Amino acid sequence: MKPANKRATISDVAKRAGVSKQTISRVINDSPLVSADTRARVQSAIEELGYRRSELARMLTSGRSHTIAVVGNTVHFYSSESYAGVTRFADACGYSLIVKELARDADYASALAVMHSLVDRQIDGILWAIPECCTSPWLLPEFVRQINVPVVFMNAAPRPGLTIVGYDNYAGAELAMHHLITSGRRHIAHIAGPTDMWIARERERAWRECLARAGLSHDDHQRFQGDWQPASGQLGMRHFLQHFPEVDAVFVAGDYMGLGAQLEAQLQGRKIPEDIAIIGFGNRPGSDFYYPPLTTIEQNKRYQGEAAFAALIEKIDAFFGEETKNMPELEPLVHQLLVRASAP
Amino acid sequence: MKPANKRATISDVAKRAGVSKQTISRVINDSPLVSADTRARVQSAIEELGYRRSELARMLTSGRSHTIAVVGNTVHFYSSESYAGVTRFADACGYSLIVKELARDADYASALAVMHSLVDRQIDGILWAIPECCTSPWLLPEFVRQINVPVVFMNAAPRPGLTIVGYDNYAGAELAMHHLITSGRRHIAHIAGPTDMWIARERERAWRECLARAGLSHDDHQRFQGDWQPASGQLGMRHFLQHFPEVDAVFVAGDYMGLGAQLEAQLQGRKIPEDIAIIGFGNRPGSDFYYPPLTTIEQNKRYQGEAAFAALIEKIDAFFGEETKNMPELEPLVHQLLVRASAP
DNA sequence: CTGTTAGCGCTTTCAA
DNA sequence: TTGAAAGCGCTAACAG
Repeated sequence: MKPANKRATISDVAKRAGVSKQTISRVINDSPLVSADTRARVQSAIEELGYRRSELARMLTSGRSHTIAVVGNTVHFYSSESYAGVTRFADACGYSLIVKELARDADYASALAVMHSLVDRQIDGILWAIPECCTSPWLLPEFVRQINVPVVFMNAAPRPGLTIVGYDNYAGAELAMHHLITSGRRHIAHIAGPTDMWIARERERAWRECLARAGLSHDDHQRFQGDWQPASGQLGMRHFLQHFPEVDAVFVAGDYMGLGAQLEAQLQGRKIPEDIAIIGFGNRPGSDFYYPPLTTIEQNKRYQGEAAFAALIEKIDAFFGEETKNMPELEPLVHQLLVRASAP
Repeated sequence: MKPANKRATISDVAKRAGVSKQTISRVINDSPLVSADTRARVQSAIEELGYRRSELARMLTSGRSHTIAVVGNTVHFYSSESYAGVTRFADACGYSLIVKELARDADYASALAVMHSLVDRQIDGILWAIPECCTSPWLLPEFVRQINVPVVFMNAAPRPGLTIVGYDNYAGAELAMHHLITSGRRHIAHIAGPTDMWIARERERAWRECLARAGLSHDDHQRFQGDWQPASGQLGMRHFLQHFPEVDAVFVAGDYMGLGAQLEAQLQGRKIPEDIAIIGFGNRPGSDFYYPPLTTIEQNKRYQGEAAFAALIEKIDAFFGEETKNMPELEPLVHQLLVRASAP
């Protein structure tokens, strides 16, 4: 059962204006091949009928939907800022977003189902925004081969043939480690993110390698396995205070875990940064108001979203042989250490 | 220019299986009016060709898109959890989501443009998820009259004729105030959210009325105008310590501002909760790891998203005369005070 | 400049 | 049980 008050169609307008459908089409597409007179008649017919073009029909005939799909995983809010960057750019150049959630540890079949459901709707491209996890079946060559629309992945290890946009986690973590080491810390622990995640492994690798290069210890008891949640940060700090009492600094793979680590340190009467310096990662909103304000690495998530979108549009334009207008300028990636009270 | 390798269509399958298009349609729609024999032949033709039904064409003919639009405003991440509730339910009953961002203070024309762009794509309904703001043109009767698809609004003052899903902010704030008053606090300040927002006004109203009922003061210098950001919470606390020195408790309209308020109190050497008790609102993720952990009101945003989605589907089902299956059970709304260290 | 004729890929009649 | 024809609302290709 369809709703009663149907929308006016191009035919209704044509009838009313006494011209052919095609002329209507020309008018609503700003074709120059219409006389001013006719155009005016059509325009008023359009207004009288409250006519609006069906984008759906247009997509069907044109083969373009000006819609991209964002496949994400918001459980831990990883992508909210990055997502804001995507929407900003998408709005600017007239693209709509259809979003799909997929578990980070989704299996091949689920990923395939999501991909297909998207392509079935004629989306122009896919922004696969789930950071690489060890399983990440969507990064497998046999999977990618089945995606016959432009696609850009976010935050994964480089792979030949794939377009991947992401942050250089190793370089960011180096900034953090360099700061701790040059400010004289000698017993630097690490609370790591889940090791199945590429971004977490990169940060940990930088921790380990920086310590090695500086001739400092990086034993197992200096490392704690976290899961991005503050509770795990708290456990990590508790672990270090007990098993690595000489600890004088902690590099935490994520600000949110840093929140928990700081809480535990305070509860145990340690002074930050006098007794223990703490550096987080990501400049999570609010980290500048933690107690004490958390020194961290600005990760520029918004830029990531914008850059990924821009890269996708470039592929789409190439794919369809058109050119998207109004793409905003990409602001430069700011890659920096934000020094705050927790590690001056 | 269209891409080269076109997808197989229903006609291709028909040709290959040696039957009519209609029969293919019957098979892919699980019609019982197909012989087992034919069905098998069609099935294998489908597989051989890797055929997938075009959802776009289906939407056009059926008049349904099984897609709803979510109009939101993620700038301050208000809705991320609530949004997770929407996606969960949408996935479960086979709905896709197309999201649009709109400034909280968008004018009538912009709101109309967004609404139209959505309806032009044949979305089945709209979830207008921007909390009411004084301008909120989309809540105006003349606006609503133009939306000829099912629509549900979130977090707005009740209005006859509109379906609105939201949290009872007044009741929640009462819980907070009751806790402070019964635990003996007598000089209770308030850091308010933006007064153009309905949810902020409700919380403030509860603060004022609870104080009045308890015979306590609620003068202007006991109130500070915040903007949800922690910086404003910090300013608020600074203001009270200077202009309302007898303050022994602060009810903060949002946890995020509470973070800033706590920081300032610590910096000025005040003990929380001994000197000043603090209660936030919303149980923002991480508030249980603030220093000290923040007593707050659980607002159940996830439930809000789920309930709003369920309400919308109900309207859509009525509108189209169908019935959606697989809707998950709505878990009950948990409406509670979470007592933590900042206000035991 | 304008109209006619075909589709886009599917569903919905109505016959057979 | 199957098929033919018409149409969803629009655009593209070709005539005039």
